[in-house]
Amino acid sequence: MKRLTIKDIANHFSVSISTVSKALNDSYEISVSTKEKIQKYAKENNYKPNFNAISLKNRKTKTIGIIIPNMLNYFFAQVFKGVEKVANEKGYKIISCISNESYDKETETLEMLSNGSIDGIILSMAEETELKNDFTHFSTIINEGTPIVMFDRVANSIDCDKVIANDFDGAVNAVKHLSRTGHKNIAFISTLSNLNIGRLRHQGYVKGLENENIALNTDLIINIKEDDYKEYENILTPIFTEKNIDAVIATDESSAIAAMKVAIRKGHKIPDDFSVIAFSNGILARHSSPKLTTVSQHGEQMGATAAERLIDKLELAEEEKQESETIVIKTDIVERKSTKPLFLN
Amino acid sequence: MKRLTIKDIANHFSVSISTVSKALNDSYEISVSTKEKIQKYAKENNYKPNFNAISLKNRKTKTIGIIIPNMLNYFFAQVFKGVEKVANEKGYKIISCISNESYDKETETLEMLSNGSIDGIILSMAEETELKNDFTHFSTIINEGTPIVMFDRVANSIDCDKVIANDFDGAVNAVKHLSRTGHKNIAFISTLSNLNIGRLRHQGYVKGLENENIALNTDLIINIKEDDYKEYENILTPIFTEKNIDAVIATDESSAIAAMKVAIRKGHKIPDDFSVIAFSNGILARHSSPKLTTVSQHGEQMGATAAERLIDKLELAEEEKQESETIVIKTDIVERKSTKPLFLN
DNA sequence: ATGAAAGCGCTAACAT
DNA sequence: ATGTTAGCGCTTTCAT
Repeated sequence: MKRLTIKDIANHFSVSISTVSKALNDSYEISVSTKEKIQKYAKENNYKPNFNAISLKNRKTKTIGIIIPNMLNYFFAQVFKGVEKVANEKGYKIISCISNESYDKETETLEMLSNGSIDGIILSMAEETELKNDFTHFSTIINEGTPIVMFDRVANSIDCDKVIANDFDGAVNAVKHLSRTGHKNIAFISTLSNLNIGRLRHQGYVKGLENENIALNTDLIINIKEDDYKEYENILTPIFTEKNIDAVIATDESSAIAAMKVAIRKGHKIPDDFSVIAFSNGILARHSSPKLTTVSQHGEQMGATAAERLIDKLELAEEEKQESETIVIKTDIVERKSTKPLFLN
Repeated sequence: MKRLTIKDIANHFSVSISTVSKALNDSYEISVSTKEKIQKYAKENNYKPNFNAISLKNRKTKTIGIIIPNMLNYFFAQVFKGVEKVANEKGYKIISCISNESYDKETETLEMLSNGSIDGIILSMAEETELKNDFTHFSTIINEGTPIVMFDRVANSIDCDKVIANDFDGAVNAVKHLSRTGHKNIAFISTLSNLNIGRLRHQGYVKGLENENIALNTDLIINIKEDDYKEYENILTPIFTEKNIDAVIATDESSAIAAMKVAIRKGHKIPDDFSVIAFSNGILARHSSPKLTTVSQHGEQMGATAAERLIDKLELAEEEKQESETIVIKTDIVERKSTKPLFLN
């Protein structure tokens, strides 16, 4: 059952292909009777306009590329879901690629996509790219006329739309919460110290302590490599013994859960004499015991926002191009069982 | 910076477009000197053959569609990763779509993809589709000449390649493990009773009991709706009180974790007098306390296998079409801390 | 109301 | 060694 083309239909009715094309597009030029019979025939025989032909003609593919560092990360999966939702609503397809945190893979992917496969790109850059601090592959694409919207891990020096979370404020608020519920010896556990978002959370932590008039004790800042996750407990155990710590802010769920386990093993009662807040997207947090209080990131909303922004830009007439914009999605503290309730006045 | 076409290059050197085309494809027909200058120029100016033009010409897009019921499910994310990996290696792009377990969305997606956007499709069907037992949308696509590879949730009545896990054996082995470590009152908690894979696990459970000469007690079969996950503990608590249960096999992680919490609350020691095994993909299992012993499903391998199979089929010459095949990926029991170690003789 | 023709970017069979 | 032409499936301008 070969797929039907406009030509086949034209042959079938012994009319020209342009008549068929117009009939299918409901042109006023075509008589009602021919329109009807052609449309009927097309429908019955499951005619679908060829995607590549139309894309070639229109110089538009109605598809957007998304590059994600790691699909097993729940946050990114949420973002993806948000992107998919609005893309779908607006009639766009998504070509999705995983960079695996690799600069080379990211570059190759960008290469591969920038041949007319897609109209625009949504991405969060690979860790390696952020470390390398080399963003020329991004500007190349943008200069070729393909808009990029970056989210979460964004390159400040690149002029494009961006969607980020207010990581800084999230950390400030976390400190405030812990302080106002009676904790003063608040440790900061970071698995993201080499990423900008990690730095922002760190700065928020420092600022938060300042706001609460708590002296900064750098001994309580614990940086761990992210891929060590099986080792988190071993790394934290001696530290929790040596230092006087009664609360933790962690940049991710895994290390927060490790911190809780170690604290419990040391005889602490959570949340009464030891509290934990983690930056998180929620899947582990909702299943840990006790359930984790989190600085929640609204990944789906970030994805939806990025997609809306990109599609707006794509569908805007050339003339009315707007400035690039950075949209900040706010974070919320979701109170669960690893912190004492906070009653703000 | 408009994108360069073959025509632009031809103009620049005042040669014909076919000369350029041949030069870029390194044809023997073209003199070395012209080939060199044209290739150099193309490279310097970042020429890339237009994707849609080539796809139109070749009637091949080198892209595959993947339809996944739910991207927030770790198992599906793993499958996706596996697909992405081999697709990427073989030079294929991926258009990914989420069905959200909806029959309508799945049908629309299939519609949208079957217009020449993709060469083949990998999918796991929506729960609604499985319940509805209506697979005509799949056969339509296949009849149009677009191959489908189904994974995990497959339609038996459809003639296409399939990749599944040996859910039945997984359950048999889980029962065996629990029985051989001293448990006789083994409950079966299912959140998937309306899916075929849920039925297979159930049957495996029954068979496993039979193998171990344990009488089947239907009181110990507990079916829960999947979307109730916040309620799992409440649902299980009275059951665990009324019935004499010393072990659990769960069809998913969340309910297994709930079961552990309830058991612990009832004063059971895990794994000594209460053991738990869950069908799972690993993310929660590795973070729960105690860590969950699982029947592990190798999602990435399933995805990779599905992609290999599809691409093989796509690249095979028409003549040598093979029969459809169902590939079974074996499951493994990964022992963690929710079961006693099993020393098989 | 219908059709012819050009063109989107590229390849390939067929001249020259 | 290089060029001409037709065609992939479709839209659109310009005849008729």
